[in-house]
Amino acid sequence: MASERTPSPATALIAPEALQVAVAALLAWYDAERRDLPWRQTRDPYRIWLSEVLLQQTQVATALPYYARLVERYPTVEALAASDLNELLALWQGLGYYARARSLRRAAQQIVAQHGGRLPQDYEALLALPGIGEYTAGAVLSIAFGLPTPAIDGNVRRVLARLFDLAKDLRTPEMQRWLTMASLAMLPPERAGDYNQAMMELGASLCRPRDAACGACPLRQACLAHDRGTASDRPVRPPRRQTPTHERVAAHCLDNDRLLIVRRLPSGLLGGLWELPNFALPPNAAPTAALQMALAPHAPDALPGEELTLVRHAYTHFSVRVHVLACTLTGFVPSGEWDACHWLALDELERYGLTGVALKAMRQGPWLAPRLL
DNA sequence: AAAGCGGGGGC
DNA sequence: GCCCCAGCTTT
Repeated sequence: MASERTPSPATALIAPEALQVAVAALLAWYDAERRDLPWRQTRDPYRIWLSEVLLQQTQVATALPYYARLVERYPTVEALAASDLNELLALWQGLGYYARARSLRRAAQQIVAQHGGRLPQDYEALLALPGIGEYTAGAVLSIAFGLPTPAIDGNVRRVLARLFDLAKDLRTPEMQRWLTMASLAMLPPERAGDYNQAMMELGASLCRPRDAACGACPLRQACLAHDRGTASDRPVRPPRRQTPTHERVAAHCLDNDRLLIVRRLPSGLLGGLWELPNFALPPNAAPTAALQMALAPHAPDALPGEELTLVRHAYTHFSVRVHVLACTLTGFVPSGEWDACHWLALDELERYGLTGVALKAMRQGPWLAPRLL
């Protein structure tokens, strides 16, 4: 039975026998070269799930320290389900895509409530959980449970685009289905988890976006792009737009060595994270006047002073330049894009998840900068 | 089907 | 500066 393969458009491009030989070479390569990663030293589906969420849009080296801290603090699904969101966001600080943390926590709560604290061993049930899409469901099922389910991430898309010399935009649903069919045709049922991880590891180490190391690739003999010399043109990318830069102004308010921070609404950009009160700076407006006017609804007595520092920060689709002004005020009423405020003491710093801009403003400003030396 | 969502790292 | 990364959700 293992020799039977699901009929696939992929086998029209590469013969099934050649594909099987290539997969065998891939697995042999993986057995010899696989990295020793912490989530490869466990069979705990919870930890494998946690690692997969951390690795969404995140490189392995970046995820490693976060994985260690999260496993330490939340060793079980139950512990994560009972976690405090502010504390979780603080542990997540700097990783980005903070909706992952909120979804992870909600999913843990659903797993406790609906699945007895165990991850469901079922594709549809996994997909129904917050933060789990096709990739993560396939990764958990194959790696943790050994089920023959594809797991197609950016690495796998690139490897397949080259192996089959695909010239179309892979992000369309049509091509996503094509890649799923191709993966099913290649996937060895007895080593599903290893196959998926091998494809990802190949994309991360040899079949890189640039400078692919085709000479060492276990798939070289079957690879159509290598044969045709098109590997560096695969996968094709749609053109990108240029990103705008926004000017903003922020209030650096101290009271008895405590710094005023405000919390963003729970959803949307940087949801649930803490930051300095900050506002758009209209073109040609004076930062001092603009800040005082914008602060008025929250703090009528606010009095902005000198500019302490300028923070530059780049997001994916835009950049900001934030003028950070010293400011005095007696109180702050959160509303609009904020739902809470707090006077932060130095020894509380690690308990609050802060935005990258807030962190830079603190490090560059007079409150924190002198104590970092 | 397309857009929103972060920050780090390589070059 | 641009590109990419073990993607998911919302509209």
